[in-house]
Amino acid sequence: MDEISLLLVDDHPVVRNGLRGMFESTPGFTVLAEASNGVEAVELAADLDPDVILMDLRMPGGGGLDAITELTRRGIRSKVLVLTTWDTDTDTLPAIEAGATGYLLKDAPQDELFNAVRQAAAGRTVLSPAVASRLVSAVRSPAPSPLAARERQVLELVAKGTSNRDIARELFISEATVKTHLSHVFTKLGVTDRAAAVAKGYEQGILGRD
Amino acid sequence: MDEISLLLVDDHPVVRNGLRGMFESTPGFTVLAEASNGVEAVELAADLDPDVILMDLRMPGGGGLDAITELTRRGIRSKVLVLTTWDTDTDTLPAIEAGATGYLLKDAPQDELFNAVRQAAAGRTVLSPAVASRLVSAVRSPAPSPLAARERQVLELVAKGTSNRDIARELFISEATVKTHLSHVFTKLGVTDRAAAVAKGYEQGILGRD
DNA sequence: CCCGGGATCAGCCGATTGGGTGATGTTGGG
DNA sequence: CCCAACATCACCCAATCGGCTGATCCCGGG
Repeated sequence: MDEISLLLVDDHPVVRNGLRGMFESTPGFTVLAEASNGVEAVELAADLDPDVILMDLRMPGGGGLDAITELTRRGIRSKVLVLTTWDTDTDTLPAIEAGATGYLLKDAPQDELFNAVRQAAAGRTVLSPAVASRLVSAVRSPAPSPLAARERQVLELVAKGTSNRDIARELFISEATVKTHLSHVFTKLGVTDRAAAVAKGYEQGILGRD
Repeated sequence: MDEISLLLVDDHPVVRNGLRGMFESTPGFTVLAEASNGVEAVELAADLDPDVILMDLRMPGGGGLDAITELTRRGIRSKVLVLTTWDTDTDTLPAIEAGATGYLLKDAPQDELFNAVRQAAAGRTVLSPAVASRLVSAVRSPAPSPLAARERQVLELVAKGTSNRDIARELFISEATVKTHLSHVFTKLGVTDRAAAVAKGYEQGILGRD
């Protein structure tokens, strides 16, 4: 098999360095370039046409998700392997939907990483066991129905300690409507009170991203 | 100056590799060993007596904080430099109180890292600018007093949607006591209802770490 | 030895919440 | 063209919540 060319994308110099070191000292891989954010990554990918792009999702200035979406939109042939530090559940599915070929956690052993890159280069999907099991459980459950726009707004205000009455004022709707929205939120999140709803909101990443 | 001996502690092979590469290819540093968790770190530190320990805080099996506490307790002379991925505010102060000499974010440039290690070896405190500013603001404000043990328990149950009555049952205390605890939680977190308290709990890292 | 903070409990009371039932208008997709 | 989902609103009612005042017990530090 030919050498596999790589593009490393991560905002941490340390991590880029580590990856570069690992791949350069292993035959069969070439690191073409590094990028520290999504925008840069897209440009470099378009220029250099790497076989595989190793990408962190969480990056300041041009998130990884947007980058993947953009790469897919442009029809770039590079396979994207998401290599993230912690698995947040929230990110996995969107990333894969956006076009990522694989999803690995950074604490994977080196062999697994090398293997994953080879698999990715060959176009096969690679998932960390942890991620894989999450996926199946995500599919298994009917639909973690995300909240409707209005419902999310209400939940956000609830998280700030706003009373139904004040939420109504703030959103220019009646208190009755607020209660209706909240009821729906409760149902969708599988809880029965606002405190638990807020907790679920954070767990599921609906809340918390300032 | 003599060579500075290092112990690297991080659960991610990639990160350890990256750090090792960086320090080994720079004169003046020697990497004595690597550890992937806190317990291992303490043992190796006791054995090898490194000048500086570069340590990640969040690790499965033997958290970094405990490791630092243990090192301090044992009177080990190694300086601990906390090198963490994301700054969560919650961890900084405890880490420094526990005996860490410095606190750096992983996205710091290499120069800064090298410099920080040298400073740490010399016994000086080094803080990422971001961390430093947090510290001053933390000191500036009287005391965001963390919750008492019991109060945290109550808050956790609240986040699960448990009613005061049921919390009382679960903790074998009276409903009145639950209400008292909650009142204190509200005061300490600066909120007025349980939903907002849960939100603050997540924001401040009191909740959310399964 | 006294003080403060944590943990425990009581009773009162008004405000807020959450559930149930029902209804209307809009919109987007099949 | 109709249905599902969203967004809007009303009314009722019991349960829960949050604030207030006041009290006891224990522990560790000054």
